[in-house]
Amino acid sequence: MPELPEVETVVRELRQGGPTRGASVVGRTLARVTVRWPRHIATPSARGVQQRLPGQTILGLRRRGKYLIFDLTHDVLLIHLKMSGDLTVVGPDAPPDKHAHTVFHFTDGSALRFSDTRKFGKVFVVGQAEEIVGGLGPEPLEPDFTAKQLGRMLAARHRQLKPLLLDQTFLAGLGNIYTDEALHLAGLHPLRLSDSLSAAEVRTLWQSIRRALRAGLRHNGASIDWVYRGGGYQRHFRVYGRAGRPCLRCGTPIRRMVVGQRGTHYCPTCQPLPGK
DNA sequence: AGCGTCACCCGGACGC
DNA sequence: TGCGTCCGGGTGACGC
Repeated sequence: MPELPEVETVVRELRQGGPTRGASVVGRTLARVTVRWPRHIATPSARGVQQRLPGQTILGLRRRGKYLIFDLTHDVLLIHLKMSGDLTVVGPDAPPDKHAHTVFHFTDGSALRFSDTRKFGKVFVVGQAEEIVGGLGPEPLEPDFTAKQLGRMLAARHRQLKPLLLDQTFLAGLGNIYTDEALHLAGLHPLRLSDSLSAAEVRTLWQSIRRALRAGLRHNGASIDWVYRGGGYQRHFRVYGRAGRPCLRCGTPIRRMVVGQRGTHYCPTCQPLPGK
């Protein structure tokens, strides 16, 4: 369930090298691409990817929303991990991984594996990254994303906070977990309407979104950990997945409701809904 | 415009 | 133990 902090962690480790993902991929040149699950490739096609990528070098790596963006010599490779995807750099003699549905082989014998147990992830090869990420909302952690801007965005809509914050065209990078966490930090009910917030509430929400994301970054995204990465699954969550357990701030049992087909966790005391 | 619903997947949790 | 069933998660498509 990688959200912004988890994707950012993958980007950092693939760029600089890291303990769980191997050495940097920047500078490596693609030799061939193995596609075992053609539907992994969103565009142009498995064959298209296999024809276009060989010979191109990874010049750089960045993130936009939940997308990883590999800048290549001629094209741009984008990967969306969805919930269960992960990327690792392996050597020539690495043991096989039955969930590595797409593998990018480099000329030096190493490879970048896209493992994805649930097969929801997507690979895109396009000329310009904007073709895929052009419609995304602002980056919540960018310095130019201000409380004032968020206030204008919220006021321009008439929607419940939870589904609106999950909407990647509204704001890029928040998923189900950090949205619940941010709303709890802000003391705002998930069903509050976006144009009903006071200026003070907008500012608190802005702060809370950034605080929740930065907390995730500090833990290298380990606050979430991938579902299928063994071990810990350590939780630093205040509400997510804690239904029935006491709110860490006031002790009231955390509630779970479904909003737009999404499990939504909140404290009925700290996050009151006016008029109820 | 906004909302609801479905489809896509499969490991894990749960019930028997 | 094994078997069946359901759930969840991000997103896009579709209908109202």
